[in-house]
Amino acid sequence: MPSSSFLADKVRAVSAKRERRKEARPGELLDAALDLFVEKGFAATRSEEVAARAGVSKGTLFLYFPSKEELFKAVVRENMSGHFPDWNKEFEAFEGSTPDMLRHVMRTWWERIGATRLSGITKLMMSEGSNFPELAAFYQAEVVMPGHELLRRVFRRGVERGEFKPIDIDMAVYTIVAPMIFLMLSKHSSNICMAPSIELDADKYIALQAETLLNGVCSPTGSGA
Amino acid sequence: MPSSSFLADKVRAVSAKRERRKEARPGELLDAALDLFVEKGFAATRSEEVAARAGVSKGTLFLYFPSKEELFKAVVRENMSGHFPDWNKEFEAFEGSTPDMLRHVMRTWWERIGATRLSGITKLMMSEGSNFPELAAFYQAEVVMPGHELLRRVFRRGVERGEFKPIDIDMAVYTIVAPMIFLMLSKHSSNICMAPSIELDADKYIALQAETLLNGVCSPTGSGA
Amino acid sequence: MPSSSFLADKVRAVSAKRERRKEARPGELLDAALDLFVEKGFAATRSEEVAARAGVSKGTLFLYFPSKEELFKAVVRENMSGHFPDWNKEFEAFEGSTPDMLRHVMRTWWERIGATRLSGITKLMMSEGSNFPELAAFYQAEVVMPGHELLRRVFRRGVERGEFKPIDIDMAVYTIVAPMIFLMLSKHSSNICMAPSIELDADKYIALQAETLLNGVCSPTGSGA
Amino acid sequence: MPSSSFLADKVRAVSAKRERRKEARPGELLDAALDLFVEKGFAATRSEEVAARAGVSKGTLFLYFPSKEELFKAVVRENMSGHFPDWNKEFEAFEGSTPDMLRHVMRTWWERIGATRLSGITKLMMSEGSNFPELAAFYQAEVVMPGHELLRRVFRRGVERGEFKPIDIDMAVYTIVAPMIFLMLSKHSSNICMAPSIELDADKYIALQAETLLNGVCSPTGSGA
DNA sequence: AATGAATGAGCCTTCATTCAT
DNA sequence: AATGAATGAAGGCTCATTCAT
Repeated sequence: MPSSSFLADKVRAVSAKRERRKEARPGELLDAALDLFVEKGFAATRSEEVAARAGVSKGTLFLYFPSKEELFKAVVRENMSGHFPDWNKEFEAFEGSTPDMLRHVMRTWWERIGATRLSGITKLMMSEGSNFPELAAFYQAEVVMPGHELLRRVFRRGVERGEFKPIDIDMAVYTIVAPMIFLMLSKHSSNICMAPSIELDADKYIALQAETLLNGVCSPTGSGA
Repeated sequence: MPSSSFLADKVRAVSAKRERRKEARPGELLDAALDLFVEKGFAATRSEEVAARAGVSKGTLFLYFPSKEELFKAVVRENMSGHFPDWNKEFEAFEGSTPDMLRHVMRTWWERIGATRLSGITKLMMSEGSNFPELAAFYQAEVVMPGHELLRRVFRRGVERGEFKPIDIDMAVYTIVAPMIFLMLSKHSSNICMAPSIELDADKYIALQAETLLNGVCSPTGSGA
Repeated sequence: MPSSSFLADKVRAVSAKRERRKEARPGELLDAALDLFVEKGFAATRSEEVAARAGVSKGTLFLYFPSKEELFKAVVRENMSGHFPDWNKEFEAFEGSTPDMLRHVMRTWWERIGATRLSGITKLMMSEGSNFPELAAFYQAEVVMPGHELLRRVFRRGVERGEFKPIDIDMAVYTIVAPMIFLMLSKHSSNICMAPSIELDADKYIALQAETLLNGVCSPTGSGA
Repeated sequence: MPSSSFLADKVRAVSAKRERRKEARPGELLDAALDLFVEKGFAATRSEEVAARAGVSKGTLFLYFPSKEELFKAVVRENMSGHFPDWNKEFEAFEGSTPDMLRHVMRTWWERIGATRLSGITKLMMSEGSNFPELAAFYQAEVVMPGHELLRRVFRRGVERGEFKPIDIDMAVYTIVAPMIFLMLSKHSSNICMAPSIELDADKYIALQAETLLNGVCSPTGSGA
């Protein structure tokens, strides 16, 4: 899970120590909601259960979030889309080679999203997105597009610095996204796609995918691999 | 979509002209159900809507299938699990090299399942399986296990004929299953995992995965790749 | 079960031997219906099951009886109310003493109704009568009132012949009816009112009730007991 | 009707004025449910109607009782089985002769159950028990068995104190239960078992049954009658 | 006369959301 | 701010009855 909480940060500024409980409410609700959305999906998660897991009453949930859909959006903002400004800055400041940057991006993605509960959100959107068009549009706009844009910037940097060949950038983005998504889905559906006993080694898989990709995009004189 | 209908075949034998309506019912219902399950998922598909799409009333659906869960199972049987006997025979009769057989299996899988509405069933099970344990168990027993067994037989053949190295067969099976599942999911969630404009070229992707796999499993003297 | 079938009698008059099957329909349906009404009650008996037990289709049932209520009425007519003319004649012809007649009435009631499936109809009416007012009214008019009238005639005979004291006849009728009903209910509800192992000896109980009653109503010079 | 309410008692302890509504709910619902179960039977009572009679909406009923069956069980517990501890104590403290105790038990039974709406529950179980096996088992365990045990204790006391002959106690219990059940059923079906104008005098009937029974079980030197 | 496919009103139960306290 | 009682629309399933063949 990402280290800081947006909503909580705002509230915390106004708070004193003894009131920690009250101000923690939204954060506790978001945390409980994330757990349950990941565990059961959007439709099958009951508002009351979210409230109960956060230790508050049903009414309180609706005090902070006007609907289940808004609760979901807040979960996504808190844990994913809200972090893009930071992530963008972080990668703008990257100083190494672009192949190294690409490796770093993929590892970071796995650490912050793939390996955490958040991978369940990706799975959820792929499964239930079509039943909740507004959520799908929100997720597309606030997560998918910024994420792809971040990746595009990496490839553009590589091309501009002469490290990458003049590739089709959208296609290249997809070549990263596809195996990452695949890895995240595997985590949440091992009973359907593989023998229960087998667990994929994500780090190796990612490293392999990265090198395969770099092999294809690096210019002959580049510092890839 | 598979070419012949099990239920319909049985009923058809008894039919006359004026009864075309009656005997077509189960097939029409299964067809409507498949459409809706794929479009909306299991929980979000309403019985009445299935009936309406098949042109009958709510009650009629329950005349043929005693519950929504049984309807789903019938859809799976009709379109997937019911075909394993044929598919098994088909592959037992395969006469080419095992690498070619593997390529053939993957292409066939894509043609008969992945590229059709049926890929939606796989997606459905991955997203809703945990909310409907009985369905999950049914799907696991009637689709996942026979499918894996079919693949295992291919690998065993390769090993026995000296075309493949003495590999970990379960792991090898998974190496096929994983990208196929990913491809199927992508079809149903293209807006989530990639830019809306980009469509994955399934055939190329499958071919690539096949060659990558063969590269790893073929014995040095084998005819792979 | 009473020996002859009214409906069947009418139909039989027109019938030939080889058509026995067709003409037996109504009787078979009534027989199946009686079984099921007794076993499950009126509301819980499904039309289809009646038809199935009679070996015909659902539609055929409604061909003979326009509704479930009419089917029930037909069952009652066939097995109970329809026999009152005969029973009345039978008792008008009785030649012994009135105390003997009373004993005979009670024994006969038990043999023909109480000891047979028909006691279940009495239980059914007591349980479900209030939910089906039309059936209750029908039963009241066609069974209860004629039955009470038959008993009243016995008491009137006793009084007129000087065998009985000038008693309150309605009250006397009730003194017979109560234990008979009680006995019939016991048969169908042994799990509720008594230990499953204990079974009441109906004949002794009836004899006892008869003598107790006669003890109270016989005039001092009467030939009771 | 029993004098105090179990559920209500517990809730009342926590209550304030404005909450009178809330705490009264379970009691109101149980009361409405008892009315309707007695009036229409279990199957024919619609959840919504229970709610409406209690002045709440359909959903509210399920807030307090998770299903119609549980509602019924709660009605039985509140009004019948929940009182056995008190009743047992009450009779353990009885100090008179055992024949008097038996007369008292029967009168009390009539006052607290037979003469109240609760006799309708007995009727309901006799008619619908076989259609709802779980309810039947519950009633058997929580009402029938404790009730019979109470009666058995009375007879054992009589035998131990030398007031009764060494009788078959199970048989004796049945000799009490049977006429009580009959009386209760009569109340709810007077149009079936007797002329509408005649109403059975329960007290006299009970007294008569008691003396008849005592006549049979009292030891020659006993203080019966 | 017989069939059995088809209907649709009716009932239990769930759950997101509201609102008086 | 917090509660949790209350609501009511929605959905799965049943079954008496109809009707085309």
